[in-house]
Amino acid sequence: MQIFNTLTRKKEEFIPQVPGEYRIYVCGPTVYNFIHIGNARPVVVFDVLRRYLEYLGNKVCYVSNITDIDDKLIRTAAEQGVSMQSLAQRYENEYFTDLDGLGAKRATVHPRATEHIAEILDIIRDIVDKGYGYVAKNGDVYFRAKKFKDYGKLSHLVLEDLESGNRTLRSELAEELKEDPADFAVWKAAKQGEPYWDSPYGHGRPGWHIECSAMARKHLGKTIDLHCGGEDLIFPHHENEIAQSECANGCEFAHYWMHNGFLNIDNQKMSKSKNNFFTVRDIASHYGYEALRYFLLTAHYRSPLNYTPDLLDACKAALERLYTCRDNLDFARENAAGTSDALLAKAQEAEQKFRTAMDDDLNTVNALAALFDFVRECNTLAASSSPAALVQAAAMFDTLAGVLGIVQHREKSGVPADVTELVQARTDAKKAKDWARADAIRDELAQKGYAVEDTPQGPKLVKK
RNA sequence: GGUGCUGUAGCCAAGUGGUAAGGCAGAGGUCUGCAAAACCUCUAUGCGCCAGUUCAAAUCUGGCCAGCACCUCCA
Repeated sequence: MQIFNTLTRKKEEFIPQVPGEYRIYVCGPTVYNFIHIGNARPVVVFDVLRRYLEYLGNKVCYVSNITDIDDKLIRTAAEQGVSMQSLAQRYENEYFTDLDGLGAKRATVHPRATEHIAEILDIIRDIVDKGYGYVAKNGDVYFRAKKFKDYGKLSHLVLEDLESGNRTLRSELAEELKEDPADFAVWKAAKQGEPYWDSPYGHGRPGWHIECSAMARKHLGKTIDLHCGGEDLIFPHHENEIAQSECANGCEFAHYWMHNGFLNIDNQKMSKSKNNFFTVRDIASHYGYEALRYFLLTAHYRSPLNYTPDLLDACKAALERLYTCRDNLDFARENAAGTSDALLAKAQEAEQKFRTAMDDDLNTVNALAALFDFVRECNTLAASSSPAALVQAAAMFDTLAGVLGIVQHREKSGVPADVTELVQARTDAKKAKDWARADAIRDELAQKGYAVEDTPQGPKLVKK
């Protein structure tokens, strides 16, 4: 498949170092609050990428970190009067609840920064030993950005331009601690009341960027295949990761970089100050997790995506069409006696179109179009199809929907005996043309949560 | 100031040179005791605006208009 590589700004064939094995690192959340729907975008998009690679028969080692030591965590914990550890643990749990709800597979490893202090100090030592890092007089350790000649290769920014064009860089960061304004912290000396660890530089804690460099190296090796995250992380976070890792390891950090576009509200970036902030939990309680997941797949992952409540309603309706189709396939297999195998060819066509779409830089929009084309064919041909064709069509449906991680919540529970009896009673009433009684039974079934639809093959129950 | 992105039907959104996918909403029809679901038909002579290149442009070039993002810890 081809993916758009931020490094080269071109679509490239996605080739792993070891054939059939992909090593992927995705920047995860800082666990100081519930995640918002913008955070959900990389979670879902890169989960789909992983599922697709696995569908193609590859092994994927997928690492997504948990940032559980950070300025925001320290500040929020202080405000709430709880320990940073308990705050982080709480919101890590909430994060996994949302992750599961969104249907994102658990990563191969979800490493926590605080459990990798030794690895972080190892990589800092490598950086300092090679002359790329230095200890400031207060015990901070900084990285010499300008010493790394490739600095800016990912964001395509030039340090000199940054400095001349950006006033804040000069005024606010002209601290005497740094040799140069462009330098960034890899280790921060402990301040009063903050969590800290022992280090060769005194008590302190890791900087933000260094944890990803350290955890990627530990769990995926010195050179990884793909590094992913939101587009806002390109600079400075990912640029700094590259600088740290490539200087410490002496080899390329990641061959490919993928970045998802923003999810906006009213065409504006979400932010707490603008009061246009939605958590995943909020949206899920109104529309369900699956509608949110579907929504995130309705635009190409690199495009901005604008959230409005109406769109989630439309997504629920679209999902409903998919569920109905899938039920139709089962119903036809159980009740119809067709002989046609025409659906088999349609299933092949659908898979072909689906793969063409996904191969082209994860075009989930066209992949969905392929699925909906297949839905129409299934609905049209179900009643005349052979049981074998219906089984295979259902399997193809499940495979394609499974790659996208949707239509995963079909009710498998059996129908209670009293409901079956009511359906039979209604059929009898209809035979006797007792429409009033038939409608009364239909109302009764509705109260029990079942809709009954009459088809040429007999009554069909739909659980609501 | 630097670096990028976006503008396609009522709404969302694919489509990077060959004559506008798909979903939602809407209209008509078929089926049905009535419904529901499904299916069929319809809904952009036009893709922000103006020029240009070409046999051919939503797609390439130039200009303009509008909106958005990043530029030191925000996915």
